[in-house]
Amino acid sequence: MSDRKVRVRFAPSPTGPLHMGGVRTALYNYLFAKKLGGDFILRIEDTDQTRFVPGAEDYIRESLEWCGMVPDEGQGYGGEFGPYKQSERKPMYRQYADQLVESGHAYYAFDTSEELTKMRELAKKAGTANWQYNNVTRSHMKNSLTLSEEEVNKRIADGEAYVIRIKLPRNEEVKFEDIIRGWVSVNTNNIDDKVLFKSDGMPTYHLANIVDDHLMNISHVIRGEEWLPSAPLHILLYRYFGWEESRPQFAHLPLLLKPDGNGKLSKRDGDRLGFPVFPLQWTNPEDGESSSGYKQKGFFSEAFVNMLAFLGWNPGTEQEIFSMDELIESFSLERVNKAGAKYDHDKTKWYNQQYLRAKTDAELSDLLGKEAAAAGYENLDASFLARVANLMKERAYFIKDMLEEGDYFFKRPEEYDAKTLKKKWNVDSRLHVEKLQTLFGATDDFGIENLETIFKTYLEENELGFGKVGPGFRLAVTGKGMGPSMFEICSILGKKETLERMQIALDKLPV
RNA sequence: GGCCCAUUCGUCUAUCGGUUAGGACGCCAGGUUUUCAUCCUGGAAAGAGGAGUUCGACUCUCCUAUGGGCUGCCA
Repeated sequence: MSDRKVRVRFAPSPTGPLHMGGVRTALYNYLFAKKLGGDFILRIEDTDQTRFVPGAEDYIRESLEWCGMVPDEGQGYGGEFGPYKQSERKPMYRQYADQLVESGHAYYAFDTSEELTKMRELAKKAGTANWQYNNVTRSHMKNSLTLSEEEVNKRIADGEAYVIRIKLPRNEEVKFEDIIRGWVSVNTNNIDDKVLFKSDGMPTYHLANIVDDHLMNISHVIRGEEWLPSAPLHILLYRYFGWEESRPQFAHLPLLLKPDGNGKLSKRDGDRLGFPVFPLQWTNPEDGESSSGYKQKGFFSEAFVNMLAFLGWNPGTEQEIFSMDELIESFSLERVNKAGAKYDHDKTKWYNQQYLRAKTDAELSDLLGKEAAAAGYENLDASFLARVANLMKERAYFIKDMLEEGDYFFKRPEEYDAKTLKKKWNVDSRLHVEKLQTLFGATDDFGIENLETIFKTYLEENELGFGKVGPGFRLAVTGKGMGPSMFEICSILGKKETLERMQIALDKLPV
């Protein structure tokens, strides 16, 4: 067991866009595999044909790739254990269900969904909270345990619909050791006879999962906590198939919770609180409704991944910024927390800010250029972009902040900040702008230091405070009441542009 | 209702029997800054409750409370 090759799988079902909780599950699988030199496999679990959503499968791959988690094998990536999509593996499952029937661990059941629903409703009315198809009730139902062999064969021959259910033993403790949670124990009396094989010829999750994990030689199953209650059932299946020797180890991850209140993070919470719950933007093919994604919101995938990694795991040191390689190096399932973690969007933004600052001016220049081009400002000079980025990066969380807060680098002011205009623009400030226009016009050195010297000399000679001249000057050139150093701004804009803007302001802003 | 899992500052978390219970986000205050942001300094802020075990429990055990998950021919 210990020297077995590590092979983990991420097995989402393509019922919609992968949400961030799913991405985190994938991430922990990926980190674990890479840390141990193992394989990370993508398997598509589409056994429920009624919930298929077009585009979801591609979305899953695109999301994983955006995050830098490229599967070693799996659906869309090839590999020796294919196919990696359960609907394409359909012919393989029946024999395993039959094997269980033959060994007495499963049976045919002819009760229809409608009958079962009715049964549950009746039980509810009678005051029983929950009716289950289990080792007690099955003796009153229509199945191969209650019907004669003849009857069963006849029904099957007549084409009557049936399912195959697992036959759970009575009053048996099923125990297993979860890597994250330790020993977990459940009595079989509390589990129902789950359907393994559906009447539509497809296996349920429970069967397909165990069969595929076995056939694909999966060494560790790392999945969400919502699977913990059915883990004992899975343990039993491995036992009944005689696969206990090669049974994968389980690790059940804590859930991602909504920021306020309690409960699992859902799409609605994102809409309500204003943050994405999906890595990439997604448009529902049914109604055309679209949901925002971290990528489109301007998050760096490294920041997104770093944040997700820390939601439920930490390295035990005080370092918080980790590249994917560093995460791989430090990761261990033993340090994954047991309790659910609430998502904190402020922290996510903080991570993005950290990654933004860590980028070089050249990288920033490139990124800003693309963002600017998308906004209609094309073919900008790289050194100009680099200077803007360098100046704006300390006050930005996203690349687009530079573009929005520093819009004056890309276009002349179209309007002037009303508050500053009202409070700071008067006969005096107008005069100062005129004077500065003359003084700046007289120099050809538009370096930051020279501009500052000229400005300060003007202040000194006229015994003026910065506050008397600065705001009006800023307003004239940028249209704003706040921002970074005016000398740097003017230096970047250049002499001609700066002077023209001052003139425009003087023309447009009478007192 | 039943079963399972969980419980340290508002949030993410460190602590693996002995600590002034540490860090980060956010928040507050002060400083730097012409302004805003950044940055720097400081501050408020936590072991759900109750029993044990122990010389000593946040840490181990049990009970209670609270929260979550599951309870489908969904995954």
